[in-house]
Amino acid sequence: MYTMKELTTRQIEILDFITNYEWRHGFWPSIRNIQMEFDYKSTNAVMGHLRALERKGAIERIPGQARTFRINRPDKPQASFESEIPENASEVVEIPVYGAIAAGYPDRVESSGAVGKLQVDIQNAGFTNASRKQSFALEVRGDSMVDAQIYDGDRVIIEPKEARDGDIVAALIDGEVTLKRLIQKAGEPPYLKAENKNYPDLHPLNNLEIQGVAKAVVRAL
Amino acid sequence: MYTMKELTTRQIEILDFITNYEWRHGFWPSIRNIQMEFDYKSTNAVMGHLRALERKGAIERIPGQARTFRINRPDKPQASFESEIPENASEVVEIPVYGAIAAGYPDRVESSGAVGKLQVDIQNAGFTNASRKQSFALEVRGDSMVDAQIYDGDRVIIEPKEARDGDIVAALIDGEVTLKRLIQKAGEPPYLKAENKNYPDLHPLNNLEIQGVAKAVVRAL
DNA sequence: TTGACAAATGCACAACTGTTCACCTATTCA
DNA sequence: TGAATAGGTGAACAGTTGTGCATTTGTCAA
Repeated sequence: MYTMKELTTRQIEILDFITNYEWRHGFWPSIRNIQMEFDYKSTNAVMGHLRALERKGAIERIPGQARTFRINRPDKPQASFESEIPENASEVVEIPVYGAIAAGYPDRVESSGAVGKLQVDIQNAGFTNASRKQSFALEVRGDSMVDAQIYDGDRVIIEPKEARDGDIVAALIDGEVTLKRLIQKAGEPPYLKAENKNYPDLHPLNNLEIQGVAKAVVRAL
Repeated sequence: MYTMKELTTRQIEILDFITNYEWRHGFWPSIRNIQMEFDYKSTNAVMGHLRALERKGAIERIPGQARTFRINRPDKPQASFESEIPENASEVVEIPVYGAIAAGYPDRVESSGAVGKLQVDIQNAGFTNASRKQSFALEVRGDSMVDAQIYDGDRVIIEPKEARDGDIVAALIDGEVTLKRLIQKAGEPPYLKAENKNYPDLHPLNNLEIQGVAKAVVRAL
């Protein structure tokens, strides 16, 4: 997996946590943040792993300075601290892929952890610069959105934002997650519509919580 | 621009510096980093501005903790420290997006330079580790691949590699580029097949050069 | 004039945070 | 058996970093 030097399972766990922490919080963890995650009794357990990761080239840090990580991905041209990022670099979004979402009948999101990661640049997926870090992807299950060209196994990128009439949304309807088109006419209660005539409209019994608007679809061939 | 409360010029400068610093370094500046940039004699000059920015809702921070910023962009609903985001991550590829490819009748690739960038991780697009770096994306024009769920305006990610029978390929047929399914039976000359019955098969007159195999489709909604 | 506020100085302090030293337990490998 | 390495404990230390208090200057509006 890692073409640099081999990392141990523990080291990969640490590396994943750091990456993940940055994604969730927007800044890097302190050594004690990592310590707490792994229930270490000593900060030195973390230090050892960080030193190993640095020695193997997986990460870089600025000695003595707080929360200053840099992750070196295996096959990416390395961004070391000497060569800073050039001007022309276009901004890219990184999106975690969570489990499946039902495009058939409502279902629970199947996996709690992210399955993978997806990166799409802003121009190409029409992102609002703002919400990039909160965006996420879900794997589609079922065929209720086929008329909108969204198929079983596709991954939809969800941007958490206010939904408008006609948007395709990831919604929590009566406690279950589903991907449908939102119909929200003035003066009427909103409901969810499948893009497949074999599926009925979903009218929420109790509450309808929109988790986000689908901005893009990615499908592996 | 800023729909929150009005920021003073100085506050905007500070905010810009913070954003820019994060973009260049990958982590947030410390108060003293900011102090140096603006040649302040006291860290408290920075503190004042940060407090103002926080009061006006432009930024968020975690009290007492180092380099923990969060920028609140105007159009973004909110990303407060309470609502965190779930788990995990993996490996990623970066792909340039070139111009359009005809999925209708053959056409030339319309643009020479890269239009944008696209990043997809390996698990999600099934890449071969080796050829990742040469991969590229093309914008689809036409409707000849609709039966393979590839539509006008979609972007296909092409991996340059040996194509096999049944692969969807970007091909140079008699000097023009097109996206089609490759049919390559033993003992017969290969040809290209559209995934739309209104389009005829394409039998190369002179030569058929496969540029790569389509591995994924990305479509903005 | 007075009050409110942006902007900045100067300094001290405490908390956060990275780092080091000494020491321990396994496991692997020659 | 001994050396090397991954993994971990425990305590202490020092540099980084955020923060509070006191004070000054200038602008703008009531």
